[in-house]
Amino acid sequence: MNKQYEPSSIERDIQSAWEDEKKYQVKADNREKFYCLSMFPYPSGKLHMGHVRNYTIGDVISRFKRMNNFNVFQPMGWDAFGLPAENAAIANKVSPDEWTRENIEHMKVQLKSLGLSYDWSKELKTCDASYYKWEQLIFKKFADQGLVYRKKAIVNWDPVDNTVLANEQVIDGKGWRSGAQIEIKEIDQWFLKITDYAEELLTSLDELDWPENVKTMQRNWIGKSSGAEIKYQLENSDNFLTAFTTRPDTLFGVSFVAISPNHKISIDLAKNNESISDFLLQCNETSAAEADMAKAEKLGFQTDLRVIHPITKEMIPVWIANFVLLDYGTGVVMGVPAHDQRDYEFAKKYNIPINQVIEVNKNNELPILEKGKLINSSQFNGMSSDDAIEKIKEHIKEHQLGTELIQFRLRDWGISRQRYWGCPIPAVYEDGIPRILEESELPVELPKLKEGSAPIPLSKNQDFLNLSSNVKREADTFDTFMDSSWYYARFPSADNDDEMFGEDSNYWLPVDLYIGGIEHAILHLLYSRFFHKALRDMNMVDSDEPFKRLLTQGMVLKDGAKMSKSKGNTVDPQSYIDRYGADTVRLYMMFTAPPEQSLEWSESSVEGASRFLKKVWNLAEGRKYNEFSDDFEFTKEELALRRKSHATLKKVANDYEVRFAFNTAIASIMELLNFIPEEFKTSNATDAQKFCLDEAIVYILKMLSPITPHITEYLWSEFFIDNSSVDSWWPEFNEGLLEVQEFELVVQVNGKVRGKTIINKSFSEEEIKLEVLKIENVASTIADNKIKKVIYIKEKIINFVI
RNA sequence: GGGGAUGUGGUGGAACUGGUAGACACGCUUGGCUUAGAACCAAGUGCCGAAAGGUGUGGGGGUUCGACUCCCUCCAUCCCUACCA
Repeated sequence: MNKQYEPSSIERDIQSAWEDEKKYQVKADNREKFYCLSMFPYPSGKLHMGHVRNYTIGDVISRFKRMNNFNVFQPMGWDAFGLPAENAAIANKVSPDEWTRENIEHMKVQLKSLGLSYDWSKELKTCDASYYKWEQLIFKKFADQGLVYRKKAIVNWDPVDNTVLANEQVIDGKGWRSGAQIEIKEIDQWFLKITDYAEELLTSLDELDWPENVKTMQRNWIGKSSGAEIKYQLENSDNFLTAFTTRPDTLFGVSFVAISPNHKISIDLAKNNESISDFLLQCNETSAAEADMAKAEKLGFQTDLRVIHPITKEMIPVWIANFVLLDYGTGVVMGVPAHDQRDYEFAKKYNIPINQVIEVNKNNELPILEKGKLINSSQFNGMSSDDAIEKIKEHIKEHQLGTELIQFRLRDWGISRQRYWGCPIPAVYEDGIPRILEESELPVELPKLKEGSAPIPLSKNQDFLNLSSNVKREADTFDTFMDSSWYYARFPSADNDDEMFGEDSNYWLPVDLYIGGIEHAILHLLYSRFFHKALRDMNMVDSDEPFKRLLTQGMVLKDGAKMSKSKGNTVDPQSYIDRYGADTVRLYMMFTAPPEQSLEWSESSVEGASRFLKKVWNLAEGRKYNEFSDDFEFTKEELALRRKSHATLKKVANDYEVRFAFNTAIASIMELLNFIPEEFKTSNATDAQKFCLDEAIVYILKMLSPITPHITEYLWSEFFIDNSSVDSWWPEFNEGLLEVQEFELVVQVNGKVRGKTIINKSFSEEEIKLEVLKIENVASTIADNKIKKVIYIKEKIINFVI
């Protein structure tokens, strides 16, 4: 053994060499391009294990692609606006700007120490005006396309702090700082018409090379459903309440109609009725988050209003119910207790009649949610649900009682946030009338804060707000999802101040592989897809989808729980990088679980990764490549090693490229290393043995280099005298070497393994059968029993059924 | 409440298309080396059993010659739920 493996100095030297030669700065060329993007981080201050995992995955794939002669672009930047900066500012009296920029500097050093092959010349920060000025322009362009409008929307209101709270700032219905019972409040906000793209967002999912579960989540989120809008005339009035239903076949079972507490009618009724206004206040004592609303007790209040059933003309009571959402459809639902779980529970609680109108064969316990045969439905009796849906739709259309309708669950995107640390919404109010600013009036820069002062919302910043006596600026900032909805397109042009998307964006888009946490499966990815399609329709990008392929990684857990500061179970990656080196941390991250799965952090496994790299070091360090040609007469043992080397190469390439299964790739490289016979490593080894060992070492270094680029580069440069880089090419395996004359056959009796044997490939099925019946254990198990059936699966298994 | 996942030894995980369950590691046990330890090396290691053998992939049921894999059902955990990012 010559030298000791000392990762820190090796990694430092190699990283600075990369930096000096600008190795990962790329330009368009005539190779095939590969844009590999990992979700950019929120600069929280320190890198956490989730980042390390995410970015190592992206880097491994980028490096593998580069070795396979792709022109690879892998950028990195900062999702720099957001709530934590404001919280930190309040807690520590630092400006969000200062805090964020310091965090970025620190995290950048950490990322660099991991040896990630980023093109830092295209770094971007969403909090820079050079970035968000384009975002303001996109907003203006969206407005020109008719994709922007204003409407009221509900927010969490903290009546003590007099501020709007994010959902995560509401804990058990109370404001996290004030502890006050929060209220739902409606305020005017800007919206983007993502629903204009609902149909395309749904259908084009089919062509994406994305994980099926993510596509399913998006499909369900968009939630296309066909049904009917049915009009219920209010008693003694010309007005109607309109309710959407996917089950017009249950129309005869309607026994109440429920409206949202925020519905105009509810609010009007409350004006002259104290118990209704009390009830509405009660309904508003909940967080605006869907999960909280769904968990809240179902509350109802029966009004004096009644509506007329469109067919039976019976009078139906109108209730106000807290489970009816205003932003959802029409804010009115028709209650069919016999055939809807929630309506059933509501009717039971308030003694509302439950009228069964659907019958099924097996079970007639209410509520019956599935389709069946109609009963108690006058002329529609006896029809199947599916027929009745069509007939009832026809009937209501004919009698102008409603319309057939395709409805989406997807709602328009409210983008107004009542916060300081975000991109100012480029609008003004002239005598109270909103106007989106023209391109020539942009950008609207976020006003700087005095050092050491807590952030004040723009709504209280009079210098910023008041342009003249009758012209005020918009005080809200954009949802930070706006910032991350188009950054992937900006990256290639990040250093271009004259164009939003220059030629570089054209060349690199779309993203070939996007890697990030599964928690972004819906919102971020859907918003980005919407942006991309809207940009495409303005000829600003020329593809239909932003991310061709998607890899969603699972979370890093400790003690079975998500690492979080509040649980006190965080593990700081930096201390491990310092102690073991980046290569070990990267190797551990890739070895210990497949990317999609959540990963349980374990200290001792890091030791294992480190141990393996030491073995690789001890194998290759100090050795020089022998310039042999391969015209040896190989022994069986030598051939076996060669076969193992080539088989491993084949498997690893497939694991990297197709399966993203880095853990099994590493496992097979470990197997190869373990497979090398000891005598091949000694000085007495024959030339043929040296040749086989050299081949194995070349492959091991090559295969490991995407994961552990530093140690492999160092060993490679010692192994070869020719100054080439370990990552300059990917080897090709020899298919011919993989062919074997024999295979191992598993012999089963009644599905239980009773023996294994080596069979020559030239044997026929009949010969194999005779051969395996000679195996003692097989013969004794079958004994005198009659063989009823023989199942032979080629070169795998033979099963005797007795 | 709704949507999406996951569940395999003491631990992380493997088994890719219904065909040998537990690859590869960690840990542990025994032995070697060592004044001792660390490191390293060798052997062993799902469970029950002395062995033969039996049994085993969250629980229960089903399909099949054969099920971690497909179907039904139940349980547990995690992610998202439109203002955390």
